[in-house]
Amino acid sequence: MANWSIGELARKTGVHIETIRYFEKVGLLETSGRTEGGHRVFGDRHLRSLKFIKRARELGFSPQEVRALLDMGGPEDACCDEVRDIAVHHLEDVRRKIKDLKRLEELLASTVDRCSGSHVSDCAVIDMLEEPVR
Amino acid sequence: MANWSIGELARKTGVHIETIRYFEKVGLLETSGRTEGGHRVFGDRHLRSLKFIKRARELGFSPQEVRALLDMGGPEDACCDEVRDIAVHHLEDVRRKIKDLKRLEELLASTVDRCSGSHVSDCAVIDMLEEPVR
DNA sequence: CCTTGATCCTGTAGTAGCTACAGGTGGCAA
DNA sequence: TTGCCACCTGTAGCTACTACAGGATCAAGG
Repeated sequence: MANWSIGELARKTGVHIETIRYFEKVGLLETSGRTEGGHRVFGDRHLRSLKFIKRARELGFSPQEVRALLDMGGPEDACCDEVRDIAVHHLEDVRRKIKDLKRLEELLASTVDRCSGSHVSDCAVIDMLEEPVR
Repeated sequence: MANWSIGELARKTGVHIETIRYFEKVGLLETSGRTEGGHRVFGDRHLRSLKFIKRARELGFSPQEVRALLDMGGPEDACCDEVRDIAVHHLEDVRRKIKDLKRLEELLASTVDRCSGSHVSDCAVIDMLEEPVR
């Protein structure tokens, strides 16, 4: 009935206990209730938020972006322009990274192709690394 | 005539002074000579190594990979299978990253498309973030 | 009721890969 | 020789966690 210890929450979400406490400390996860003895007690809200945070982090949203998403209501609230903006911004970021990595892939692939792999005095890989940037 | 202070080396390579000292400390860059007063004096080898390290890091080689490349002779020595192996491994890594990012790009792009950007009760972006992972 | 062992608590320190100080010297030109 | 910049070491900061140490709490079995 939605009354979990930190360990149970960790098992449910796959997020380390220490990380849950960390999220709480830095304000990503709202503070939980406590037992008489001081143990944390979590409910549905926390489970939902934590899953949300985890998923967003896995999808590459930065902690700042996650915080922004949560601050504007998180999974509890309706969609708004800002949510979309963050996603769009993140998408642009992802596309930039893909572009960079593709350039790098080409460079690496062609270099490796040119490299014989034997002990010769000029090595394509080393050459590539010695070239000035761009 | 190849006798540079740390500041000159920093300007030549675009690597921060602190970072040069850090590279030296962790063994990426070999230790330099010193003046009477204890100031570092760098030569051509250092300049070359440092440029190599910088370039390799920019191309996404991990510090461990850079160290391995340097350990097997760095820019001074001939090419060998191991150099190629490291490059190939790195290439595979880059390709994996590209693949992951492309999947993410699709997900984000289609989600953003479906998101109206207005205050409605179900938001595609939020929905995406609430979905269980795979 | 009491013990036992798993779980939890706080606080601190560690991780990578740097970056940024603080407080103190060296180098060099006027 | 004075002035000032560059340099030195050592330590602390950064992000986003992770991992302890030393102690308290919880729940189940006897």
